[in-house]
Amino acid sequence: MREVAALAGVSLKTVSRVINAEPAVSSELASRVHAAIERLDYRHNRAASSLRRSDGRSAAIGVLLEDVANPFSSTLHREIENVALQRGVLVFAGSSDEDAERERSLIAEFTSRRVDGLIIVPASHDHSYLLSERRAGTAMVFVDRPAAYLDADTVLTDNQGGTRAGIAHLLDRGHRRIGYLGDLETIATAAWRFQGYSSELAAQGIELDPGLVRLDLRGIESAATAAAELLSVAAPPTAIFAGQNLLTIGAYRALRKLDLHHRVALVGFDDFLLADLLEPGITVVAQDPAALGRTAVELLFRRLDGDRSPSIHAVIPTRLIPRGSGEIQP
Amino acid sequence: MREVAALAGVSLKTVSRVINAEPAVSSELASRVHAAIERLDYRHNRAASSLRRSDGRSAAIGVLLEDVANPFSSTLHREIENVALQRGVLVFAGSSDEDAERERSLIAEFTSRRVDGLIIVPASHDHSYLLSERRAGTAMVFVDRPAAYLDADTVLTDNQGGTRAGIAHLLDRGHRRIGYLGDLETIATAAWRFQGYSSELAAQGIELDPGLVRLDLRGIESAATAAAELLSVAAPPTAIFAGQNLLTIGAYRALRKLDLHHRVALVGFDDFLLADLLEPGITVVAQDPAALGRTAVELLFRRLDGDRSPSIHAVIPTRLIPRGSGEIQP
DNA sequence: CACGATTAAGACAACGTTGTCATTCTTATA
DNA sequence: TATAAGAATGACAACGTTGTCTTAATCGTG
Repeated sequence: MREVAALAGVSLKTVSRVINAEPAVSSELASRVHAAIERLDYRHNRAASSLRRSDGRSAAIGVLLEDVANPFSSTLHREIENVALQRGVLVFAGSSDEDAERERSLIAEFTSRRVDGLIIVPASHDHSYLLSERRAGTAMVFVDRPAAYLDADTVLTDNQGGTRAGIAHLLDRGHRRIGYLGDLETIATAAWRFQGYSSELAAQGIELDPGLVRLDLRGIESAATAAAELLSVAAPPTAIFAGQNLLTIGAYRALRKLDLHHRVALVGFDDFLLADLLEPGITVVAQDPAALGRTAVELLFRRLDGDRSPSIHAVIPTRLIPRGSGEIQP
Repeated sequence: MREVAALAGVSLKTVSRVINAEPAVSSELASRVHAAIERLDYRHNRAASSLRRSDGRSAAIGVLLEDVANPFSSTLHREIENVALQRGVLVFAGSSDEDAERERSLIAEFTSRRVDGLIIVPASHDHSYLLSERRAGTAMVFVDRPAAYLDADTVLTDNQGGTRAGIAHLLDRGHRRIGYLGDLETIATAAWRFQGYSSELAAQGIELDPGLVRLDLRGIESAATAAAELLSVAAPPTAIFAGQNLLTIGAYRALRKLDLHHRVALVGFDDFLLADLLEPGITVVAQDPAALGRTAVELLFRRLDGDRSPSIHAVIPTRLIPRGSGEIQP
């Protein structure tokens, strides 16, 4: 910048003014400065800039996802990027892998780089460590799961309502023995979904049979094994509800292997690519990760723009998409 | 930091030394400093640190992908994150959407934040604008597609070889009329794949019928339409090779709709989730995005560690995975 | 016991910017 | 024509760190 100023024959401050498009610069000097910038191919140093600036903004936000490579997370990520980029804000992304320790260390890395805001899909169950960060002015929004021991903006899927709708869909078609495959119980969304299952059964006066429930499953393989077990008992379920993406795929694999995919109904929570091309198409309770991301990032920027109102808790509805597998009769 | 120094009763510099774990600090002072850091919950400001540091490292890299939400990109992204995080390096991610303008502006944002390195899946066809950046010491690696007008490290998939293997697989099974669906010709990988198709046909003495080729397709819908057209002519192909993920899915949709999915063979370039669960399973020439990402990030860090050897051009092999659709006989 | 070598700590400037305030030059008005 | 008001520019300090150099304290050796 010093060199630019020298070449243009102006002061440092004038160059700064030109770069930040401040009004009080004559057009003649401005063009001379621009020419010098061109000539020297000078690049503005935002780190130094935000260090000196009064608001201290870095024009970067941190996004903590479960895993940047999974479709749910990456859809969220993309929506966030879209809005952020429009405002010239860059996005740091990181994967927690459902590990509380990793969550903390990644967020520490984000904050040590002075991100303006954080969008967090939490893996830990205590976010009080973020209190001081919030006090320091960092905006933060929690997505998909609630913040614990911290009052903050949240954007959640209607997990319980969605699951109830899915279970009701099966009950309407006459199923009375509905198996349930659930993710790690420590994950809040998994717990809520299971609550949806329990409460919808209760609401319709059906007793929950613990023998039809398998929880704490992770990934396709364990779900396939669990589903196969459920189906091999004396009084097997006539329908299965899978509480997550990969569990649905695992259940479908098991059904195919046992050649039951046209006999036993299957409804999954969370849509996935190609669910419509399987045989039969898989009925799902679809989340809307794009809407989650959009809502979260808009909330974040509203805070960054100065909104100081009490915490907002947004809930994004689900949508049941019948494709065949959920319409099989008992 | 000033407050920490005051509370611990030491100088600024000593705090700095403790934070950077420099050796020449007595353990007593160090623990006093640590206590003060705890008490004030002080956060180190890396922006200021890297501003002052002689190497000027920001411990952040920029990753430019086609779209953070697509599986190929996000797998790459994840591999990069894994290696980077181990070294305390954070990752900025951005999506070019195949738009050269967007590529440039994202990279400008990255560099204005003084990233130490760039991993780029290029969308533009002239990277000479990066020359000055490279001269300034930013490491860079190009992935999946070559750099243009710039001599730089590159990691590519063996597009032509992979396609030739896929075509040979079909020819071996007796197909002589093989349709081809290709992505935008401006994308280098798409061009190489089409070359693979042409050259393998030529090598086996089969004349290329332009009526069996549809290029410049984008996305599932246009591929489905193109495939349906190919199949509706007087002498339709007995097999289809789809030069990309979504084109394969589009082709499969079309085959299903015409109830030809057990009659016409299909081989796709690039694997996708659930390809094995479709009916029939889809035979693919699988890329290895994880290996691409790993190789790229390792190359990048080698450069950051000071390797000044000439540019390296790595090629990652493909693997043909037979699942049924590619083994249908004419 | 004196001396040089080693170790631990601090003072100060500098990294590349921008906020604040002072200065100069115009322009409009009485 | 004198003067106030406003516009354009610059000088300088400061943002939160770390590199360099200096000083003070400790140690081992002949």
